[in-house]
Order: sequence, then structure tokens, then C-alpha cells
Amino acid sequence: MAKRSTGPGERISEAEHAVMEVLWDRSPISAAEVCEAICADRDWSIPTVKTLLSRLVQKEAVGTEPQGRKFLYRPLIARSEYVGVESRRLVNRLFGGRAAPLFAQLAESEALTDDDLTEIEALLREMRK
Amino acid sequence: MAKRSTGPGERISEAEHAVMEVLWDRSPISAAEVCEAICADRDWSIPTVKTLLSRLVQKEAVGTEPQGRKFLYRPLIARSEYVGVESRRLVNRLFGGRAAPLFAQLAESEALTDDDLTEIEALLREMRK
DNA sequence: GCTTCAGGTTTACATTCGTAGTCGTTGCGG
DNA sequence: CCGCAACGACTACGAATGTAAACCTGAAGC
Repeated sequence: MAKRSTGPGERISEAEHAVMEVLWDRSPISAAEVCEAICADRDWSIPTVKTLLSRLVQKEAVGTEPQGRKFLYRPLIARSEYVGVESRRLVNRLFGGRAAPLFAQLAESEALTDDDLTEIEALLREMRK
Repeated sequence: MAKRSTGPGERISEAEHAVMEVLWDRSPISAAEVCEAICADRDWSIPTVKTLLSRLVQKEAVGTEPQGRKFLYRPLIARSEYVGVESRRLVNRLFGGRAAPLFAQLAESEALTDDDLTEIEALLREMRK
């Protein structure tokens, strides 16, 4: 299998993902606005945000639309898609593709709240219908 | 917060994780044996395995014990520990620490088999007791 | 004993990532 | 009309990663 050089198949790094989250939350927005949203949190400077946005554009994970002389950025991939891919990647890597062991693991490491349990029960009932 | 320079806190990369899996499966074993187990799969050569083992030793994720002239390698961290940390990392990063949305996501992307559902139901009953 | 081989240690090198600075342009305030 | 501030593009650079070769040392075979 040849390495894909373009297209929305490139991996999104963790820093890039943080930017995606901002865009998923609110878009289209300018680089400056993205920075307003996370620069403080992650202790980044504007150039950093710009670089990450460029890389995301290259990876075709983010698209631009000119607004006057500037760009507004908007995600090209849905959050649910990304989240699904990453989740499945983890399940495959760590649990041989089976979700049940993941669940057991979260249970064991006490990462499941009572609310989680209740919600999951509801989901299960839903799926069984 | 100062960066930890040693100790079992260093991130294990994906390639390194593949080596860990071999060791979790069967240890202590030699570098050559590790290679026998994955070199074909991942299309690696012995030097690659040696490098990864060295890095894991540096990160204190793997320990060595001399066997005659050579070393045998054995994991210093439990698989369950690693898997727990990685799972929680994902849940935090993608789902704000809530497991229920992860579950919903897997359900939506059809990553849940009937067996998974049954097992999870059983686990839930167990936890509710 | 000397050669070879096996295994660990060092060094290498391209790529990605995190983080940021510099450059060139252009619209805007004065 | 001109300098400046704002922007995107390009450049930078160290750390981590993936992948591997070179090298050194001692053991085992001949």
C-alpha cells in the first residue's frame, strides 16, 4: 500500500486536534479567533496557531474561505468522523478490536461514573430494540 | 511542573508498544526472539528491534536480566496499567473524560458486535451489584 | 589461537511534531 | 499618500519517532 501524500487521510496530531476542537465548536473563524479560544489554555502564541492551521489545511482537514483579505477557517472533517476513527484505532490497537475489554478496562480503572453506567444502560436498551 | 526525565512516565510510542505486546505475551525473552515474533509482521529488521528495546529500557518500561552473555527482556509495567492509561487518555481527550459518549460513538460507528453488547451487559450487571 | 558470529551500544538520518520567528504584502488610520 | 499593523507564507529548530547501519566485545567453532 503506497503512502498517501494528500487527502484527508493524514494523521491529525494532538496539537492540531486542539485546534480542530475550536473549529468544531465555532466556525468559520479567523486564526486570531482561534487563538483567542486556546492560546491562553495551551500557552501558545499566534504563530503557533497559524502553523497548526496551515498544516491542517495541507492535510485537508480544514478549509479556508477568504473573508476580505483574510481567511476564515472551517473544518472539512466532522468531529464524529475523527472521534470514530480515533476510537476505533485505540480499540484495535489495545483490545484487538473488541469494545467489551475497553469497557472492562474503564470499569476497572474507575473511569466510569454512575452517570456513565446509567447512560450506557440506556444506550444498550436502545440498541437491543 | 518540571519535565520528568526518567521513570516509567515517559510516553511509549506506537512502535515501542508493538514490542511491549510481544513481551507481555511472552517474557523474559531475547531481542532475537522478539524479532522472531514481530519482524515479519511489521517488516522490521533486528537492529530496529534492538533500538526499540533500548529505548524502552531507557524509559524504564522494560527491564533486562543477564542470561549468560546476553540479555533477556521483560516488561516493567503491566499491560493493564498501560492500557488503562491510554484508554483514559483517549476518553479525556475526545470525550471530556466521560465514557458514555465513547460507548455511543462505538455504537454509532458499528464497532460493537453482539458479543460485545452481551459482555457489556454482563459487566454492567456485575457492577451494579 | 584465530575467525566468525551473536548480541549490545553508538551513531545516523529522514520525518513529524511542537513551538515560534521572519518576510512580504496590503488595507487602513492618520 | 505613507507608515503601520495585521495576515498568510515561508523558514527555523530542537525533540521524538521510525528505521537501520556501524562498531565493539566476548564466546563458540574450527
